[in-house]
Amino acid sequence: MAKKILIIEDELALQETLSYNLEREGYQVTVEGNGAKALEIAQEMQPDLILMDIMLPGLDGIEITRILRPRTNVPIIMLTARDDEIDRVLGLEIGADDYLTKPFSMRELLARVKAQLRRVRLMHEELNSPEKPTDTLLTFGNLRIDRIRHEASINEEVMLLKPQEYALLLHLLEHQGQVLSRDQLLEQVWGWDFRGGSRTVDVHIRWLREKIEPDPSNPTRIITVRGTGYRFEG
Amino acid sequence: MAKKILIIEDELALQETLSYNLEREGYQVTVEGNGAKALEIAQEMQPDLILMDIMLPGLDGIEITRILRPRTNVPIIMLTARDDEIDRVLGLEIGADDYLTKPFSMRELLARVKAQLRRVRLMHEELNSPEKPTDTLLTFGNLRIDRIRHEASINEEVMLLKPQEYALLLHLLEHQGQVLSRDQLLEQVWGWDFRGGSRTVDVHIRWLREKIEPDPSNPTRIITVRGTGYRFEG
DNA sequence: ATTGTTATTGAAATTCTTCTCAGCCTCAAT
DNA sequence: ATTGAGGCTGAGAAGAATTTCAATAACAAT
Repeated sequence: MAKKILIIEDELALQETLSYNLEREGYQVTVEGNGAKALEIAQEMQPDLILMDIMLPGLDGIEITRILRPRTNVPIIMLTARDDEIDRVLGLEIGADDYLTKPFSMRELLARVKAQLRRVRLMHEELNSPEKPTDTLLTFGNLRIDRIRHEASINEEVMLLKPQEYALLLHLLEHQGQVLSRDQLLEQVWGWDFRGGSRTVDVHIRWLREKIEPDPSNPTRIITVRGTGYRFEG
Repeated sequence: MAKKILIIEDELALQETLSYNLEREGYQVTVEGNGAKALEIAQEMQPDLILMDIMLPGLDGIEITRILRPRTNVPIIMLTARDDEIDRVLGLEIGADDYLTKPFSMRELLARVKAQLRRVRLMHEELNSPEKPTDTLLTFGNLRIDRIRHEASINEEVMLLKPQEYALLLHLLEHQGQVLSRDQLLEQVWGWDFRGGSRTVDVHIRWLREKIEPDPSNPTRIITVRGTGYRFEG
């Protein structure tokens, strides 16, 4: 499920850059420029992470954090315009989890966001399930896919898959037994913003069949479900 | 068991920030603002790490370190208000293990704390288990890297690696078989605060290939995984 | 300050991937 | 057997990602 991020930032240009880049990474983004309103929204939407400018109209970032922190421990990343603002932030004990001084690179921002979300996830896992067998290896018959190596093999023989083929095969394997429509596949493998036609799926299916089916024209693993889509048989 | 950390800091606001964040990470924290008292406490509680401001009432951080160091080798991280204080610290050659200049981010501080604790743990392990060849020596085929000597060799022939090349190769070896994205590499090898673009990775990969691949243009060890990143094959 | 080394960047060249199209094929309903 | 909808196929154009190169910047040592 997509993580929700609340951006509290009044500068329009930055709003756009941030939301554009975060959405591109698959986050569900909400933006608010006014401090007081943002506080309301934060309480209501229960974001997984907050990205907040310190300087804000209405209610500044420090105030917001102070109010929010006792009620939730959502990670908060502060954006500051100048180094000396950090002094102020650090000096006052507010519970922000990380800081970025403008200008910062998107890469850096995304890395920090990811790090915070990971931190929370790890804490959760520690609390809830001490052990979690990493399903890095998916095996179906003589077919195997290794997510860490990013590699698929058939009879221990590695297949040379193109990136999109790999993505598609992985998705099929993960949803083994389910019929998936072309539209579903386009959305889930290609991405919501893919603008192409659905014949594209056919073509990629065919390429996969050529690689994993003994007789690609009479498929036994990637089954066509007429009028509906495709299904992978384990 | 939770690691014990002693914070020696007189500024109230910073006391709170530090203890809040360290406790949240699971450390057991003690705070003291007065230098003389802190010295007593330090001897008594046997902390696993000391975080200390240089400027202190009673007895300053430098004095405390001087007194403490001969009796224990607990890691000491110094907090300094200005860069030029660091000069002074370094000039005096007192036995602190790391330094942070205010303002610093909590993230950075936590990272340094963890690093120091890890360092101590590793030293212990080294002392207690005399042989642990795999840790210091990584070998993959005719390629070998010696962490202690900070040196890589191919067919027993020492390679001349630039610092960043060494760091990258080491990281690849340590994660042999895993696909690592450019962003991961930037974050893990260059550091989370690197602001450059990811072309940098490509170029360093190429340099490495020139040094460890028989035919750098047809790599067999540092494999490109298109659309994803690179993978080192052992 | 000067010099030499190493790191980063941008851009062009290259290589590899994906998409599209148009015709053909198959299926299943008449 | 016919027909129309949906599915398959092959090839090439368009598009991306990676490699390579060269220039410049940052850094360290003298």
